[in-house]
Amino acid sequence: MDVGSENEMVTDVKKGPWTEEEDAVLRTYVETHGEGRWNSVAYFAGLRRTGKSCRLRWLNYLRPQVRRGNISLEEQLIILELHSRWGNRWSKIAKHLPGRTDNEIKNYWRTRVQKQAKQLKCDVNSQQFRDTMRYVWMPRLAERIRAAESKGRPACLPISSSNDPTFDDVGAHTAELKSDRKDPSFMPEPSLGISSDSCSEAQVSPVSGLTECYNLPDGSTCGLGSGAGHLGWDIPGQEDIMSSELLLDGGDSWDSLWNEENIWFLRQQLSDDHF
DNA sequence: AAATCACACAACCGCAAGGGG
DNA sequence: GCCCCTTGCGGTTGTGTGATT
Repeated sequence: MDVGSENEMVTDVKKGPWTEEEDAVLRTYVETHGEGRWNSVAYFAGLRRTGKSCRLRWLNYLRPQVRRGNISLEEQLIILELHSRWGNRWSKIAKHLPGRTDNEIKNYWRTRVQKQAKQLKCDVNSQQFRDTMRYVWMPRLAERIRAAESKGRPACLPISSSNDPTFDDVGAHTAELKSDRKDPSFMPEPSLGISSDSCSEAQVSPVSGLTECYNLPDGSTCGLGSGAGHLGWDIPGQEDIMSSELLLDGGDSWDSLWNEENIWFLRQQLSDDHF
């Protein structure tokens, strides 16, 4: 039976948040008849929703495989890594994070990562910000994962999203980075060569030279070692990181590290042409 | 206690690709 | 080749909630 177009089927479309009743109806229908033909789902299930809306609700919320809750450290690292390669290819990135939806990853990027760029008053697509992410945040994240594992805690332990320490204490590290770059022996990786508007497939993995890697589902690797190590410089305060009980607690202390002073300091580094 | 603000997440919208008739 | 429909994607907006004033 041809159920016609979306507009024909749903004349009085309901929008906004889904109710529990609607969720139950959709869940029951999809579990019985399977996914696909979303306009038909909306029609036959008696939902005053568009097919699009039903599909989105199912994929992002009702699907049994959907993992909810905070993004783990490892997931954060994968997101940063894959975004550096592919840019805003959220669905592609989501395929490497089982149970996570493109919408969730997109939201994570916007609320966490872009927030940091905003605080630093630099463009999220700028080379400076990419370098900060690549040389500071990602190595720190990797260190925290290793620290968690060495403590016998699962690396996938989620942290409080509001207290995410990933972006903490960047100023001090950036200062070190800057000083090390003045070292004649400093040999950075070739520039990613990413223009502000290009997020193409051709992007190069920023951690391709890391000493320790783990395998991504596509067979490529993602660094878990110190990203700075292969460049001949160390992340200062590493011992503190390794020994800190704050590491994965998501405590308030982390928030205090990402304070105005650090932001101001990092801005100075970012505004420096040498960086 | 009320108002305001900031944040995280859910949902919508427009567009493009792909497939079938 | 064209049209229509469905699906998927990325950008954007809306909403709920907790924190702050």
